[in-house]
Amino acid sequence: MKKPLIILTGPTAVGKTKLSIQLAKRINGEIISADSMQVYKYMNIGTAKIRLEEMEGIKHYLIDEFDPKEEFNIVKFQEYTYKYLNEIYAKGKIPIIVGGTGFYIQSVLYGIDFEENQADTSYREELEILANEKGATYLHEMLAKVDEKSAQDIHSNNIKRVIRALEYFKQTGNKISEHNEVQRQKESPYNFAYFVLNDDRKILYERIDKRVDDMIKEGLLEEVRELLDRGCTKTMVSMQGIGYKEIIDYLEGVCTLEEAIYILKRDTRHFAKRQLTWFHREKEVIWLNKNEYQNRDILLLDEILRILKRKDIK
RNA sequence: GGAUGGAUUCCCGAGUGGCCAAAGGGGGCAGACUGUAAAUCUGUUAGCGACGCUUUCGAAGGUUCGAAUCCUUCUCCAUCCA
Repeated sequence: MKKPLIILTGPTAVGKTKLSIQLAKRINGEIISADSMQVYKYMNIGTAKIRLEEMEGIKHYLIDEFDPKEEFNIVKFQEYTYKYLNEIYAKGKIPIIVGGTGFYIQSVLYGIDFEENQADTSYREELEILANEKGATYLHEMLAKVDEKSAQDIHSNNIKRVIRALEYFKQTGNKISEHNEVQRQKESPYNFAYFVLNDDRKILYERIDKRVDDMIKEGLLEEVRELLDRGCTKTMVSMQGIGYKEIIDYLEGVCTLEEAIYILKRDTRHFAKRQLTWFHREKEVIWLNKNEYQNRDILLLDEILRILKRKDIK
């Protein structure tokens, strides 16, 4: 018997958080955040993190669980999420994964195997240096020698992915292209409902612009300063989050505040588009367009509950 | 009133007789993604009945086989002189 799992996602600023609380209350659920930045402590304003009082007593996992100086990644996400899912099932509750990091969601939903070979990242660093010295094409050619399929699929400019493919080969002796092919065939072990909340592009972009303005008013600059004071540096994964890297640039005098805000808004819009592209190609997704529900959460919620019932999730 | 510089495709900006529907960047749109994913990377961007045709480089005329590029007048903008 497959276990029930609800996913509520969508592009940034679309209104996931608010809806998720209402849903959790209705079905006696608990929420696991699938957000690569809200996992970090002290990063509140820039990640638009839910506040304690907004949770209305609903238990949340993977929010404020890591220090910004630590590196969080998909493997950790998967590991923690499996643990929390079991806890939630043990209580007889229904888990709701809420957040905009599509890759994270996929990794749990389909149980993607990352073949934990973590230990040393020395080869990766070696390759990074090589890329710097000899250029992207050189690395890409290296890849072509061991895994032609991957070399074809991965653009030579995409150094990060070329490196990962090389690293994978080095660590496992197998081709990542073959591994990916196998992962792609996987069926989800869950009885799931994958909701993607969306809105008209124009409205979404307006919301994003406004939210950035609000972040600035709420003290984003101060938040970033404090993170820097804590010893965070811009090479850390956490500080590469949108809203952090731009403000750091301003604080370091790379650009004016006005420019930083412009870039921040633009990057957030680009990000939202990338999220949408991801969800478009994800299988078995249920799109919920806000404008089809007169922008009313009650109507959206009714629809969600109807679908859950049909899928025998609730 | 005079002098000079400028007006380029959604924006910025290159182009100074043919190879220009016009470099480059930005934005927009679309896409990829399987250990950094709020990351990283790619494509596309005048219109159309589309291996060709039509309209574009402030406006109107002109020179030329041929103009965004040269000439004339006009409009607007900037700086300087009055």
